[in-house]
Amino acid sequence: MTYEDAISALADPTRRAIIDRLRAGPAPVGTVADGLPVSRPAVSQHLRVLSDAGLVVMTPRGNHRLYSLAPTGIDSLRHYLDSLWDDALAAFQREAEALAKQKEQKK
Amino acid sequence: MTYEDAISALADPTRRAIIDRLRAGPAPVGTVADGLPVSRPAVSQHLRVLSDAGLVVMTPRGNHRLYSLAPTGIDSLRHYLDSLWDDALAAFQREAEALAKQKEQKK
DNA sequence: TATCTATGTAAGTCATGACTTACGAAGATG
DNA sequence: CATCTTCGTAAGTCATGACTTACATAGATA
Repeated sequence: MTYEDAISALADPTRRAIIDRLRAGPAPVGTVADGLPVSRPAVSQHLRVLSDAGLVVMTPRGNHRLYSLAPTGIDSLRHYLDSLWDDALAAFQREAEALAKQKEQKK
Repeated sequence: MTYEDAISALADPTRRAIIDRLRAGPAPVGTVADGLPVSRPAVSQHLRVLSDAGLVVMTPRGNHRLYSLAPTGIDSLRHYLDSLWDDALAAFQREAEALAKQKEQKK
């Protein structure tokens, strides 16, 4: 359930396709698999990974199981990226200033 | 240079370690490799991937090459996650409302 | 120019993980 | 109770990619 789990979970294209399907709303495994070029067990395994990463939650509905997006895992990733973003921006600004000072000296 | 490139680039632990090193400031390949348990060519290859993903930029400095964080690739990932976050939150709220209505009927 | 430093690339090895089919379990339905 | 639906898990296959060593190149330096 760390942000690292979320990243490696989202790194797979098939899993991103599953996430995309769930953006429209909750769906059972079979329905998700119907819209994808992989087998149903494959989707099942992917949903397991997504669930472990906190990106998806499952709620039993009688015979089947509804999967829906979960904010938790996504949030941890957002925090990591925001922090990284700050540092990258700072590095970029420092470099820009250094470049400006370099030009200044050439005057 | 898409957000998908950025995700799969950040999915690797070694590459995240390289990124972490660069958060402290720009560094040449050798310096980065010294702080890691992998060989210098491995770091070189990773930096190539990070560069292709727009997460890192290289600036030649005489004999060596300085690598530093780049905001571009990070930003694309942030946009994707923000959008995903919105949908996840909406799904979560719908589910909460449905649950509340369910409880209401049980009264 | 000869050499040392700093780096990228080539080629090959090996582990991880994404996929398949086969099977078993749990709830709905006749 | 028997069967159908919906799903998860086990076992095995195969491709991707992370790593290594060996080699080639470009700039600094004596």
